[in-house]
Amino acid sequence: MNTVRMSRETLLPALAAHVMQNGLGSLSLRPLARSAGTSDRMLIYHFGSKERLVEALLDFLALQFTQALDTAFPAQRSVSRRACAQTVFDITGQPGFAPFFTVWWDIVAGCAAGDRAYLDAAGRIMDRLLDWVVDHLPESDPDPAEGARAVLAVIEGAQMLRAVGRGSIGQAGLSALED
Amino acid sequence: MNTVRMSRETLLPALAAHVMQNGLGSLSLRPLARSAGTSDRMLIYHFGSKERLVEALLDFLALQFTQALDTAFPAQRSVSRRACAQTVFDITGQPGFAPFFTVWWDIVAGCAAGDRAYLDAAGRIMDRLLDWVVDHLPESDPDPAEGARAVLAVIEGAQMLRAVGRGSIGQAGLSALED
DNA sequence: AGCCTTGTGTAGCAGTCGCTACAAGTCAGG
DNA sequence: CCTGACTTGTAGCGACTGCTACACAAGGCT
Repeated sequence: MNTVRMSRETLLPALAAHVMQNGLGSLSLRPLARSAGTSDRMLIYHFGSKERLVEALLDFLALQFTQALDTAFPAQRSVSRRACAQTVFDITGQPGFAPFFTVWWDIVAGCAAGDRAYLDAAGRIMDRLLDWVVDHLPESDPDPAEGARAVLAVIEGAQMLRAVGRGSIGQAGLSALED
Repeated sequence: MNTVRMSRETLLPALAAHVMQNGLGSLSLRPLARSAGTSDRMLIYHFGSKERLVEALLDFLALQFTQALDTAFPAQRSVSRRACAQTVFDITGQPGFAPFFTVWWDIVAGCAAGDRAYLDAAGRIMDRLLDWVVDHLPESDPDPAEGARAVLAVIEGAQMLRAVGRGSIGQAGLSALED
């Protein structure tokens, strides 16, 4: 039985996987550690405190999300703002994305509760997403920066509505965008 | 010292006030009871369990929100879909609404985590909000039902973006709607 | 009067929380 | 081989969690 040396870096993927399955809101060290093959004792050792562990986790998740975005989404530009939003809405509606949204809405809740680390991470994710939308708007778009903000707002609203079981409203809401 | 007889009904306003200040995610009985002038013992006595207490609380909050909506918002119809969304966005951005959103994003997070009671409450709130938007669209609107879904999606997206510190994106996103 | 339902205080249970003290193991460099 | 830094296991602390057992008081009922 040879024990594998662990560090923040080797630990983070397993920790992130656990959080994607169980959410951030009810995160506690002992189950988290168990699912990563270590102990709460070692998590504190490596990260210093739960707070700093969550910080590192948010960084990691933000990176992982942007990567998932680039790999899961078609590279070419959409034919319209509405088509762009529809593509994002459809793909993020696939079951594989559910774990990410579990975490995402926990992050938003943390933001609303005033947590600074959550605010930073969420803001970074939204900025990155905004950039992604800009790059996927049709080249003919008259104002890509403005268009991307419109698309992003509609997408996020639709996703929230889907999260609360009103996906049909969200889907219909995409029609707010020019086709 | 005459003790006031308490019931679910007399308790709920105080409980709701506490939750609006402290959120639902980290709710625990003892502080909740203290701020309502009673004991955890009595909360369990009146509601049976924490789970059923939260259910009652969600009902109460949903009702309270729809009432706040009707009183805080101008009664007349807007001049356009965009104007309607802008009105809701502006008014819900006032500080007095912050406590409600603290709770709201906790509810959404609970929905994403699969909680049935949260899903029911959130769905009811969204349906009610949708009705409200229908009633506040201009009479000239060609398709109020469709228009309301579009308006609602944009509003919610904008509110989420505001929650994560990107209100400017949300504000710009309102332009997705026809003026 | 006796009883029974309803409400309430006190105390505590078993479990979890983040975190820490202490001891011991591994391993590289001298 | 010795030493000192890094890593890890065991055990536990004090605080908190939802919830409950028990006693008791007040008030309406027969």
